[in-house]
Amino acid sequence: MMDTPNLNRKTTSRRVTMEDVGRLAGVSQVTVSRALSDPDKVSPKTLKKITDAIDATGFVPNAIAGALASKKSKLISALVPSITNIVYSAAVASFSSVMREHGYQVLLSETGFDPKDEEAMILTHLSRRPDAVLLTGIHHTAKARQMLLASDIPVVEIWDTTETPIDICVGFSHDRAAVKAAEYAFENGFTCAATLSAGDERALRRRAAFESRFAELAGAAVENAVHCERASLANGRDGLRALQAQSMEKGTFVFCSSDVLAHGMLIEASAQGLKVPTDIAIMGFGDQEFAAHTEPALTTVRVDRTTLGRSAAMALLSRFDSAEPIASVNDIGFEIVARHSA
Amino acid sequence: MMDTPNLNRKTTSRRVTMEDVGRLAGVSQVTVSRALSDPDKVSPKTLKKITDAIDATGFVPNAIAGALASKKSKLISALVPSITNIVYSAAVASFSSVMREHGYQVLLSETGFDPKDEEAMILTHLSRRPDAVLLTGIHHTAKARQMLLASDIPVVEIWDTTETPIDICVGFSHDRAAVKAAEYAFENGFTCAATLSAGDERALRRRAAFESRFAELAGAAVENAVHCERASLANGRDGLRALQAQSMEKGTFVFCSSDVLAHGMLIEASAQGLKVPTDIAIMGFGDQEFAAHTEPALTTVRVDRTTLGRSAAMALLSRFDSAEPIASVNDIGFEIVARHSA
DNA sequence: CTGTTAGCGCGTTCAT
DNA sequence: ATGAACGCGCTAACAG
Repeated sequence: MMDTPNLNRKTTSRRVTMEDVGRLAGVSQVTVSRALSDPDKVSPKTLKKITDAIDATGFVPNAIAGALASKKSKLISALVPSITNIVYSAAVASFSSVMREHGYQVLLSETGFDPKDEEAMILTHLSRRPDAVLLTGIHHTAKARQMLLASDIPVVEIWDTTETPIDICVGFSHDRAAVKAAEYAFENGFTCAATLSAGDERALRRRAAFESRFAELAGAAVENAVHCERASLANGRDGLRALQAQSMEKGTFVFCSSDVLAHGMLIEASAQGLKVPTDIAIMGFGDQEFAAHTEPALTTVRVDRTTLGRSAAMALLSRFDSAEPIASVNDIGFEIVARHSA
Repeated sequence: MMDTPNLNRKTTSRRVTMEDVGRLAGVSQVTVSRALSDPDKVSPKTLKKITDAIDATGFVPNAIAGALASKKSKLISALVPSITNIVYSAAVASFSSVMREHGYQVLLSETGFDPKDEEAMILTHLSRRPDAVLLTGIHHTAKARQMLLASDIPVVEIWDTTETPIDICVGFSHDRAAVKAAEYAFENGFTCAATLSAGDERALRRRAAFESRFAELAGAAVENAVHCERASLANGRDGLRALQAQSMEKGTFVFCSSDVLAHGMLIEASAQGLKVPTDIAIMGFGDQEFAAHTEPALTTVRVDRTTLGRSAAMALLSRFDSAEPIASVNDIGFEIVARHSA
């Protein structure tokens, strides 16, 4: 029934400007600008006239013009591999929340897991003249680093640590986390281990660190390893079957690169009538909400995504109001959560 | 070891402009602008000189200045209740992906579930002069609607349908979905039903529609209903206990407002040794990935989030290049997925 | 094919 | 406490 809900479209009326507001209030454009940015610098009487004029006209400040004039966009660009992955979205959510409280908006984009795509997006983002950039991980193309450096704005790299960040990094050591996992396995009597990993760089790095540390402790290489494109329950189930096809020993400890993969494997194990953790032990990574509720409850590595996002925001904010050096590498740590699956 | 990775900070060097590029290439600033926006209008020779100059200087276009001059920001603002909820982030991801292919970037913000907060954010977003706005749901404050209308840009409301959208809407009927769920329950022989619902407006609307239709069919009101703040496994588990505290009959059909709540209830039922669906039948909403993998597999209502996002993007795009009326209400439908939990 | 001239709507400086 | 003038870096006409 299309009752033309958009009547007032098509009118050629220019958007209202500070000039218009000022005219109505009987003051100049600058005074309107002041009234908005620094009300104390305007007399109470004119302030009132101005706010009235704003209400009357429905004035909405033009942040684009403001940004061009002030060279401050109040925009932070954030690049994450995937926004549907709770692991990244939770960190971005807390980051955004803190930044917003300080008057910044976050322009978020998905990069996928390819540094080349990330590079292209960095260029697009930089053209919006963000006041800072947040990146995921510490691996970027040379050109990306160069553009970022040349842009001369703060950059935070999250989810990892390095001694040589572009500017600031906040995250944790994936190596150490995986090493701890290997030690956990060995200390709990496992003599045989396997890995199931997603294809992204950090997951692969954890896998490698786990395998190398476990081999060191057990005195034998980790023979069984499978990796898949992305973390999903289906890939977790398939992962177990793929491992079994490699003739994995009974009682093997499987280190998965994420809770979702581990959960999928748990489901497949249950479907096969396998006992966890005796027939097979399964460890996840991330400690997502469901991890405590699987059957059996999932042993995993906890990473505090909220803290991660908040720390990144705070690092940026402190950099904004002091050119002084702040901590450029921030380690938020991790924690092994021993439950019943491994 | 801090090898000062940020050497070229602090230099007072102005960012390079089209003017600079032009000077180096021996042409005027406009020609540089043309070379970038419409290479065909520039001779091959000067084009080459310009691209060389761009490489040499590391020029990054200033989209802010471009937007101010052209009155096109190539920015779409998107407001969703929560970005960590896969239900919203998946829709936004596909929306963003399509928009990006067409040269638009998406400025995403979380509104929570309060229309008042949404209103404030709409104002902030409009100040960036987006070329369009995407909103979640069809309930907004009067002032929000008015600002949107006055802004004179396309608006898409997603996740619901209405005969009177602000501009365009794409979603499905929550009423009809819940009615179908009630009919499914009744047709499968259930004579007693209950609901567990999160607190958001659409969830409550589904709950109401389910209860009213089921009561109509069964000839008796739905006695047991619980609702909670947000969807989480813990709230799903608590929800079952709360329902039991209301002395719910054995063999009751519970309609949950989301798969996550349903999953939590499934877990609690299992922990209590209840048989599903005989002791208690549980139905979810959303058909998230895990729904097919719970024990027993979750009966639910499927909503195609990817299609939702893509349709919203396409509706906008078609509106951009034709002021002509397009379909302003788009229904993407839903589907009852009968599995084993109900 | 290329350049000139005008803004876009603000913030910034400097007066008053 | 307020205003005038200028410029941010670019696109949009219009010339030539």
